[in-house]
Amino acid sequence: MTGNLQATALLVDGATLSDQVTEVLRHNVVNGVWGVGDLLPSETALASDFDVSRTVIREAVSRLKAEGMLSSRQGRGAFVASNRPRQGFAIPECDMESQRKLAQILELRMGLEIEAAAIAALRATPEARLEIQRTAEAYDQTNQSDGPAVATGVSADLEFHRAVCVATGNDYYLGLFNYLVASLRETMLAGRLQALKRGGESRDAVQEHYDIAASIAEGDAECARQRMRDHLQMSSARLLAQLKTEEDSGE
Amino acid sequence: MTGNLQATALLVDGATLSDQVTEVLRHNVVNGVWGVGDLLPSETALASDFDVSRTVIREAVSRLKAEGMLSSRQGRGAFVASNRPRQGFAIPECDMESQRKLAQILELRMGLEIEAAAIAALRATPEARLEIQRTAEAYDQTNQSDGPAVATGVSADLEFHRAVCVATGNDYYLGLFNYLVASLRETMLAGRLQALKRGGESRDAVQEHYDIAASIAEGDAECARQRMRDHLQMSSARLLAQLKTEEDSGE
DNA sequence: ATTGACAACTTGTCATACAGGTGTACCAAT
DNA sequence: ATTGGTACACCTGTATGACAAGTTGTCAAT
Repeated sequence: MTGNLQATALLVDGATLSDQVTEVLRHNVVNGVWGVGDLLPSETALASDFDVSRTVIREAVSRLKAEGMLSSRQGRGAFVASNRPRQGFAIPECDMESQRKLAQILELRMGLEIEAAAIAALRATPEARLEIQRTAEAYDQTNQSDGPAVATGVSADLEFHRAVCVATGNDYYLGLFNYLVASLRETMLAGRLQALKRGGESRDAVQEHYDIAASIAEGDAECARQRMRDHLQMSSARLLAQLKTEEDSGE
Repeated sequence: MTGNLQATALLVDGATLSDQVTEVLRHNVVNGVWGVGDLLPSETALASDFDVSRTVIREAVSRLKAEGMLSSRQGRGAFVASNRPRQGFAIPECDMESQRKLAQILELRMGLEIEAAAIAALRATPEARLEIQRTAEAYDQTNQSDGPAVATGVSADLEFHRAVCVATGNDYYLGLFNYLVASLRETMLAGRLQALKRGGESRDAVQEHYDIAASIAEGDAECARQRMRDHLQMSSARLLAQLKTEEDSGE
C-alpha cells in the first residue's frame, strides 16, 4: 500500500500533505474501497501506510469527520459514516439580489422564528429569559445612540433573535437561524443604511422586541407567537421597502 | 479571554475539546467577532487563550478550513474566508440515532410546516389545492390496502406534506422540507414498520390529512395552522413512541 | 456459564522540536 | 534620502514521543 500517496501527489503543487491524504481517503470512501460502516485502519497504521506522521493522518480524518464522511469514537476507531458528501439546505448567494427570492427567504425565517418564540415561551430556562431581556435592552441602547453605527444596530437586532432561538434549547432552530442570518446579513446592512438616511424608523422594532421578551418571560406561547409574527412581518416589510428606495435612488 | 471555552462546554455532553473549540471559532466567525478577511490570532496564541494544546486548535481550524470558512497559508497565518457555511444548513447523519436530537428535528419540521399550511391556505393556486386533496386521498388509499407496503405508505404521507409546501409558492419552504425528509426518511420507515406490526394506528393520520386539506381549500389560515400543528404533534409522538418500542424489543 | 480482572488495542490530547514560508526592521551602499 | 539586501522574528506544516481515556477480547476464578 505504501506509495499510493505519491501517485496522487503529482496532481497538485501547493497542496500540503494533509490535503493529499484527505483526497486519497475521500477517494477510497467514495469509490467504495471502504464501505459504509467499515472500520478504517488505525491512525498509526495509516501513518505507516502513507509514510507520514500521525499528525497528518489525524488532520485528514478530522476534515472528513467535519464533512460527515467519517466518524470516530475514542477507543473504538474511525469508520465510514457516509459514502457521499452531504449537501445540506443551501441558499445560493445570488438569490439575495432578487427581491422576490429575498421576500421568500424572509418568509421562511418567519416560519422558523414564530415557532421558536412559542417554544421559548414554554421551555426557556430562567437564564435564557434573562438573556432575551438583556439583548432587547442592548438593542434599545444602540438605537438611542444616534451615531452611524449600522453594523452595531444590525448585530444587536440579530443578537435578540438569536437569543430567542437559543432559548428553545433546540440546536436545529439555532443552526438554521444562524445560517439564514449569515445569508441575510449583508442585505440587512444595506437596508439599515437606507433606514438611517431617512431617519430612524426602528424605534418600533425596539418596542416590539420588548413585547416579545415580555411574552416569553410570562410563558405565554400564543402571545409570543403572535407578537413575533407581527414583528417579523413589519421588519420584513421595512427591509424590502428600504431596499426598494435604495434601488430607485441608485439607478 | 481564558475560560470562555468552559462557558460553552456545558452545552454538549460527548463533545471532544476539538469539537468545542470548533464551535467557538465558528461562532466567532458567524457572529462577526472576526470579520471576513481578518487574520486570526496565531495557533499558539489561540492555544494559550483556550488553554488547550496547539493540536486541538489545529484540528478545529482544519475542520473550518474544510468547510471553507477559514483559510490559511504557511508563514502568514489563518484568516476568515467566509462567514457563511458553504455547505449550508446540514444535519449530521448520526443525529438521527439520538432520540433527543430526532425530537428536535421533528420540532423544526413542525415550525416549518405549520407556517407552510397557513401560507398555502392564503395563497395556494386552485391547482395546488386540488393536488393537496389528491395526495390526501392517495394516502387514504394506501392505508386501505393492508399489505406490508411500508415504503409506499411513508411516501404517500410525505407526498401530501410536500404538496402543502409546494402550494406555498415559496421555493425555500419546499427546499428545506425536501432536505429534512431526506434526512428523516429512513427513520420514518423504521417507525412505520413498527406501527404496522402493532396494527395500523395511522387511520387517525388519514383523517388529519383530510382536515388540513379542507382548511387550506377554504382559505382558513388559522385553522390550517392549528390542524397542521395538531397533526404533526401527534405523528411526531407516534414516531418517537414506535421507535422506542422497537428499541425496547430489539434489546 | 457467568463474572471480573486484565491486557492489548484504539482515539484524544499534550509537549517539544524543527523545517520552510512570510513579513519586517535594520543596516549598508549608493 | 533612497535603495537593496540581509538577518531576525513569527507563522504554519510536520514529525515524534508520551500519556490519558475509552473499548474490546481473553482468560482465569468462581
